[in-house]
Amino acid sequence: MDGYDKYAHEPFAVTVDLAVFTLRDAALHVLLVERGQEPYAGRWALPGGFVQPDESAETAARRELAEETGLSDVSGLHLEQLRTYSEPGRDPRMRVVSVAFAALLPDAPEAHGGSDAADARWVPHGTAGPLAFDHDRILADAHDRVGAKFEYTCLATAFCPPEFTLGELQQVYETVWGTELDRPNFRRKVLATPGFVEAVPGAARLTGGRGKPAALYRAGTATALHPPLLRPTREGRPA
Amino acid sequence: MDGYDKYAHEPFAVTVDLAVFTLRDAALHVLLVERGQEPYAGRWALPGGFVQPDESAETAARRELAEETGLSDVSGLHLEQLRTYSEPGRDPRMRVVSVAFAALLPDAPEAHGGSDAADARWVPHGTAGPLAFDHDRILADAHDRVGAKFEYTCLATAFCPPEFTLGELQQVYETVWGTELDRPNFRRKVLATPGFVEAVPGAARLTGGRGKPAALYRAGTATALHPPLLRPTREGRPA
DNA sequence: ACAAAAGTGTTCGCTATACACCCATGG
DNA sequence: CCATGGGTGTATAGCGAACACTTTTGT
Repeated sequence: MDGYDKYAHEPFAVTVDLAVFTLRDAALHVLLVERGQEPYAGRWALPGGFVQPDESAETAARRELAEETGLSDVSGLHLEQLRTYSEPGRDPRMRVVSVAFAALLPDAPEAHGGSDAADARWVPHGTAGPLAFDHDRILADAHDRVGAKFEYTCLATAFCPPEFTLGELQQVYETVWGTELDRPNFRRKVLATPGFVEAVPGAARLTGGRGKPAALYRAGTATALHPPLLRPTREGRPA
Repeated sequence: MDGYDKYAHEPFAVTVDLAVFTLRDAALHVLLVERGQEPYAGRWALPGGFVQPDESAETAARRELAEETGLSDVSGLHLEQLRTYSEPGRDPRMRVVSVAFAALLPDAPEAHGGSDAADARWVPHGTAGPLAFDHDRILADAHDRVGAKFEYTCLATAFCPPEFTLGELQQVYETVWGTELDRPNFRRKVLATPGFVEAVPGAARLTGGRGKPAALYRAGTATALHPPLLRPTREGRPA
């Protein structure tokens, strides 16, 4: 923790990378950008970029997302630090340490390229070919983390619009986990957790065009889930 | 992700900070170093230091720990990335981005100062006065994370010597969580989780000087706990 | 004989699961 | 009147908390 000479060492670049998820047509999508320059020109990658001298990684993440993908309304964006990837050689040009984030967006406006990115697009999760740098791994880590966090936090409401039905919330869980849930039991669990959701009095909305109109709910104030909402037990679950 | 000029921006320094925990006399201790230089000269801080150009943050963490605290045997050390602290102004000298780690050590050899550190010492958790920089917060975050991870991972065995009794493992949980657990139930839960611990055939050891000798166990191969070992429910647990 | 610590057995209440059933709406 | 999705009720199995009890050692 000494060394006042700022230029004594080979400089590090500090960047942010974002794995931004959203739901479109009941399928999980990821936001990717097409690289305009070498290395990996023409390949798809996670949006991200350099942290400026006066910002934190979190601030940089929000700024880069807006710049590169044209998403103007990032107010509803849930940002969560994932981990930092620091292996030498991650970037062939120079030493780059990247702080990765997982992010959730409720309704996804169309994205378009900007600044460094030739193009930006929502891609169904799993269909993306090999990404630039170590972004495949970052994306996989982010997906794992989001799935795990769904069990013991209220994170799922970050995928929902301001007012939503319990059926919609259940679909969020089912899509992210890739499993089916029992509707009556899901209902009870959610409503039994104080602060998870709060009812919008009197409001109701048709969902599938048919059927009984569903009551509307807002995200509650709670952030943790006690007891947790465990996904159906598949025995040999990986670490 | 462009910008080939390595010196175009004000350089960032990348450091690691470690919150290393151990158990001494059934109390949780943290490893701290006394700063020899300004800023915060004479104040206690978490061990850590600059990442070198050719190492990852994980490698740097192990190296700095050995250098600063004289702990030679860091083979049994469990390292876990916590998060990265990147707020501008964390360090009054320059822009420092720090990758923080939580670490667990089974039996703690005495520590002594080295390289940058005037002194290094194991301090009972909670008794440390205000630390340098934002290290109070990092330490608190690390403690929260370790406590939470105890619930759904086998992490607790990282606090134990190679062979240990179930009573010792239980004490680890009780110390870290600050609660008491029911011995018969704890036993059953641990033994019911495949791969958590494996019995050492025939081995037994006296623990408290008196009483029946306890059977010995080794850490198993499992890393995750299903079902989790939840700490006693205190209702309004913070996020 | 007693204290202390390990280990076993058993009861009881809760909750998660599974599934049957009723309600409201559009075609 | 039927299909579709929302919402309520209920029986049952399994698990976890609580606690009584046995075993083995040192003093």
